Order: sequence, then structure tokens, then C-alpha cells
Amino acid sequence: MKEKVKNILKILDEHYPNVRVALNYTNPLELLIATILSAQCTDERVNQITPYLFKKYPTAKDYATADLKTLEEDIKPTGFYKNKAKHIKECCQVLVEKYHGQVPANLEILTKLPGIGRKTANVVLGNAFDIPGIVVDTHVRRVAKRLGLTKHQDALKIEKDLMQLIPKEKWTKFSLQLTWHGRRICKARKPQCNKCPLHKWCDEYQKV
DNA sequence: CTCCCGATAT
DNA sequence: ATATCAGGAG
Repeated sequence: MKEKVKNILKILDEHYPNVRVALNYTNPLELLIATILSAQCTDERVNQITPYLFKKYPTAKDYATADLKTLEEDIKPTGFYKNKAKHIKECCQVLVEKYHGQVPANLEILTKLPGIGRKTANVVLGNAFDIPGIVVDTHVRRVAKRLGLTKHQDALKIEKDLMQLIPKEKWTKFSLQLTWHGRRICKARKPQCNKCPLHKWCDEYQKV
């Protein structure tokens, strides 16, 4: 397994050397909001509305004091807009009341905020604060499972498995690489195994 | 486990 | 028609 992980990491680095979050942002708050909006929605769609959104709501206080219906309309194209608007407003209210309107760089604090789970928290920590974290989104879950890096379905168990296998300083980049690979090659519906540089090390590919 | 939301691929 | 898309709350 150790050799397998080493090879997978090497191949990922060769093929995806400069991965970056596909969501556009210029500060931790913007990344936090964009990540909440990205739930069950493509990043392109999120990027389409965020230029307008970030201009209209530059600080946490702007979301905290926003009219809920107006905020719903502003984020509508990203889907789940009622839940997301409610989460964003409540989350920013806590940020204003308890954290001076700043995004805390701490996993335990972040995951207690309304609308913020481990996935969103780790995206913000890893990319806005350079604090290593394994991000288990739908792509990471699928690809890690297919590769045979975990047997679990539960996101937290997958996160723990990957934390054991991957060196800490690579957690954030590895998550981004797996997500990117999952989007482009190892797709949910029609995985492009013939184009996949990892298929030698893939459990699922060996089965077929 | 279900619900929230709607666009797009298959 | 149905599954899926950078999930989280109740």
C-alpha cells in the first residue's frame, strides 16, 4: 500500500502540478461564501454570480444584515438557495458577533458555524490559510474508493484513512488533485479509464 | 435517512 | 426518466 500511495502521489504531481481551487476568491470570507454556494452546483455557476455578489456584500456584516429574500434572489442560480441564504446569513451573524467579522482559521470553530461542515471548513483552511486538511467531497470520495485507498463510504472515515496514508504537508494539494482528476477523468458516470494515468494502481480498473 | 434546488448529461 | 453536480441540517 505504501508503494502504491507513493506512485499515485507521483503521478498526480506529474499530471496536476499546479492545481488550484476553481472557485474565484480574493480573501477567506469570499472563499467561505463561494464554497457554501458550491454545494451540489458546478464551480462555473458559482463563479458566474460571485463577482456581483462579492461587490454587493464585501464584509461579513453585509451578509449578516442583508434582507433574506434579497440574498436568496442574489444566489438563486446556485440552487438550494433558501438553505444557502439562511446559512450564509446566520454564519456571518456569528462571525460578526463573536469573531470581529473575520473568518477563524480553526477547524473546530469553523465546523460549529451554521452551514459549515468539515468539507467547507477544510477547503477554507487549506486554501485561504495554508492549514493542511483532507477535503472529502463527492469526487474525493469516489476516486479514493475506486483507487482502493479506502473501503469506507462515510466522509469522516475516508478523511481519517487518507490522513493516515498521505503526508500531512500534501493533504490540501492531494485533495485538489483528486477532485480535479474526478472531474476530468474519473467521472461519476463515464470514467475515462483509457485516459487515466492512474489505472495501473486502480482497484476498480483491475476488476473490469 | 430526507429535504433543500435547478441545470445538464446520459 | 434518472443520476449527478466542490454539502449540510434536522
